[in-house]
Amino acid sequence: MSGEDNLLKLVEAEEADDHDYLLQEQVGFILRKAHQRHVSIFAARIGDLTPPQFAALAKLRDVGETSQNQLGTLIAMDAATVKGVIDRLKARGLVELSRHEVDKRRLLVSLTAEGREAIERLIPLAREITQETLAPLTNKEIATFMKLLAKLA
Amino acid sequence: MSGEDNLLKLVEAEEADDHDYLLQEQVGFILRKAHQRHVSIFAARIGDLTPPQFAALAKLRDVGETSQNQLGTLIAMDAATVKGVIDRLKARGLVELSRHEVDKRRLLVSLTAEGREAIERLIPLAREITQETLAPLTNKEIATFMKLLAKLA
DNA sequence: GGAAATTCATTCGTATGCAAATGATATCAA
DNA sequence: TTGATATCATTTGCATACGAATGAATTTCC
Repeated sequence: MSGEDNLLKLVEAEEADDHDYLLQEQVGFILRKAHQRHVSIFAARIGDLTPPQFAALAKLRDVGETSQNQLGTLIAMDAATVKGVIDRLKARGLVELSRHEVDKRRLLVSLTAEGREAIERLIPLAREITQETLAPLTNKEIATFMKLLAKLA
Repeated sequence: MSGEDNLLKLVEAEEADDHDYLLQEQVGFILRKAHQRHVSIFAARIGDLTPPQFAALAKLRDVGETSQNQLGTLIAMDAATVKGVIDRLKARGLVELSRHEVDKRRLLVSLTAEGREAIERLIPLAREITQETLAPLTNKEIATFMKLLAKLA
């Protein structure tokens, strides 16, 4: 086979590759759609709170009072994003803020009584949201999927 | 077993359940993180285009000229979102818009020469993005994961 | 044919999500 | 101790993402 043949094959192969690129088969595109579906299920069951807002309340319930930044780390939100989420929860009376006595940079966030009531009331709904999101899979598939998804995240 | 025992068990079970709710094990939370990681990988490799913008170009390459709404359906974006994406691609000269001759409601979107060049140039990078996103998994795990993820999306 | 329903696109409002710049405070190190 | 660094929070700017309302054009159906 001549060098020209090799070049030709290489070019053809690359063209075939590019022609084969299908958006709807790419993991990023499907991840985005799966996430969209979950958010939609969440909104249908918990209309008055977004998933990030719920995450903030649920994590505060776990860990108690923390700094805004630390909370952001725990729920995978950068500082700018977590600020907006906490601002809105505060405006609704679900969390309260105070300054750290020693380290005056830190803004401590904690649940109000109303916030605690809300998260306790919502957790059973959140369980149903998880179930509905996973409903297209069998129990065995769920176990496999969660294991692999955790590896990716 | 008495009715009171049943009630007691039920109550205890529910309390245990609520205590057991762990945000970091919920599929929605992990989906969000996996999606974040993918977007981050994408941004590192393709800095001057977002995943939704790339999706619009890639789909236009597949289907040729389409209406803005139809394109939105194909790439899973509602009308309001797709408008913003197309506006920005148009501002950069990657797509061009025209009115449908018969149905004057429709706004036809198509790639410019520059847009076609861009998407052809980026597809190899997109392949690498997919690979890097899936890198934590073995080939066999990838096959399993993609099958299950598709079921969820 | 014409009223009702549908479709396509736009706009507005709200909520993430992140990069980059800034200011205040704390910590580290020479 | 003080100068360099690092951390915490805020702000700005840009880009999805979606519900709801609106207007224009088309289709349906009586």
